[in-house]
Amino acid sequence: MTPAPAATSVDVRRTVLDAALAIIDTQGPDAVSMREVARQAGVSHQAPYHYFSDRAGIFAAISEEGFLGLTETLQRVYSSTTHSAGDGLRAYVAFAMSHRGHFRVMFRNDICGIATHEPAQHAADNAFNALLELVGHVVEGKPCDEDAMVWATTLWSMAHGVATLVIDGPLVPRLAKHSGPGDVDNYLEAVMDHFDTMVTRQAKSLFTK
Amino acid sequence: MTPAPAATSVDVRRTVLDAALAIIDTQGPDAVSMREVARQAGVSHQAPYHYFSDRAGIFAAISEEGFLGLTETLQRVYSSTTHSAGDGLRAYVAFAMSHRGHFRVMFRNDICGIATHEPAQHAADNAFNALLELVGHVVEGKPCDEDAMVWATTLWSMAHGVATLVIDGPLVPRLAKHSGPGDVDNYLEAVMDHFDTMVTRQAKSLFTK
DNA sequence: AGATACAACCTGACAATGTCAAGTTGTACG
DNA sequence: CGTACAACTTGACATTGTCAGGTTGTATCT
Repeated sequence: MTPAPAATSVDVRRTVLDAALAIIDTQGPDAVSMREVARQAGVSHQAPYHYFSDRAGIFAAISEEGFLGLTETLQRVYSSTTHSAGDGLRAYVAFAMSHRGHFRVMFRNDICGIATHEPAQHAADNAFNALLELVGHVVEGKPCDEDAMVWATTLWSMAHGVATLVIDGPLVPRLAKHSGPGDVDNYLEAVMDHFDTMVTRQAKSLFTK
Repeated sequence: MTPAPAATSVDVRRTVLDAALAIIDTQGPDAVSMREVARQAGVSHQAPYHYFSDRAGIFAAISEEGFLGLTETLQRVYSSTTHSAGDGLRAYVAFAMSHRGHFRVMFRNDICGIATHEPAQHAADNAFNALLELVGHVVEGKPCDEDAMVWATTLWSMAHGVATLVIDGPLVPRLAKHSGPGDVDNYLEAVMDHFDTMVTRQAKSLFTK
């Protein structure tokens, strides 16, 4: 009988990850240092190497977590009774904003070396498949595979564009300048509505064509 | 008479910038090191500090260059005799792909500290104004300021989404898996066409509403 | 012509970082 | 009781960003 196999072991891994995420949240991925996360986790500067091959390994693990969460988010959208393309967009952006630490890393191939980390790669593939599935639910008329890919890329680009501009780009500061700071949410909602209308119209026209 | 005021001085600055851009192109911004760019420029490890306040200063200068180029690109679109929203999208993405070094830095507030570097900030403002101008040319019906902002954000998000997914994201590898590697360009063109159709339709409906 | 000033560098030093190498401790099992 | 291995630790090294302090060369003022 294994008496709780070293409860600390998993904790250290989790703590390291959380420390990294906290730093990414506030200062961006570049500010993450192996030694700082170890320090915040209360372990020696080499302990993280037991769980992650190197710095990129931490980012890869975060990336994997992120894609798992994103997949779940997308699945929740098309599993709900009512859903539209706009719901997908909103869910994507909401995910990015509430998991900005993960989101900042997920699409940064340069730092997380996702190509060399199979679990992360697999999680990313699943997320994309969830997106394709969502497209099938949202776009009426059952587009062929080629069209589905184009649709998926289109929706993905829209959502990703808004998300990245909001998270790291100059969009929010600019909006705050043009209007009151509290209006940003309303404004984003207007943009999403705009997207929603466009996509819905386009999807319908394709169906009745 | 000033006998060509130290022709090397401007060269060092330019060489440092180019070295940084080359590294960003191939390895991403994180791989840029003050000492490495100095080495590639053939100067001491402190020489770059004469032209840039610090590492972020180099990125800020690159960001400024990028926004200047982007502004010019957008202006060229609405200055041409025929132009559509799709032309704007294509130009944006083409700019990102042909200046990926600049593009990778321009929207990374975390590393280039654009807020503290007025020239870069100003260049970014100009780029956004060029975008607003382009929206006015593309969207018929002269939308009011609020609508113009929503339109600008929409178009910007679309273009930015495609660009970032192509430059750093998993889009190109994924496409290469699904189809032949040479088809990527055609595929991107299909996505852009899709965007173009959607935007045009939406703009028309708004006009005749 | 000589002193002054300043731009455009360079050399040296420091703390902090990523990572390799080599311990150390505890628990598990034969 | 010994062996094995997971979960760490301590030590060392090259590399990094950046501060401090030279060292040139040219320009300008007196």
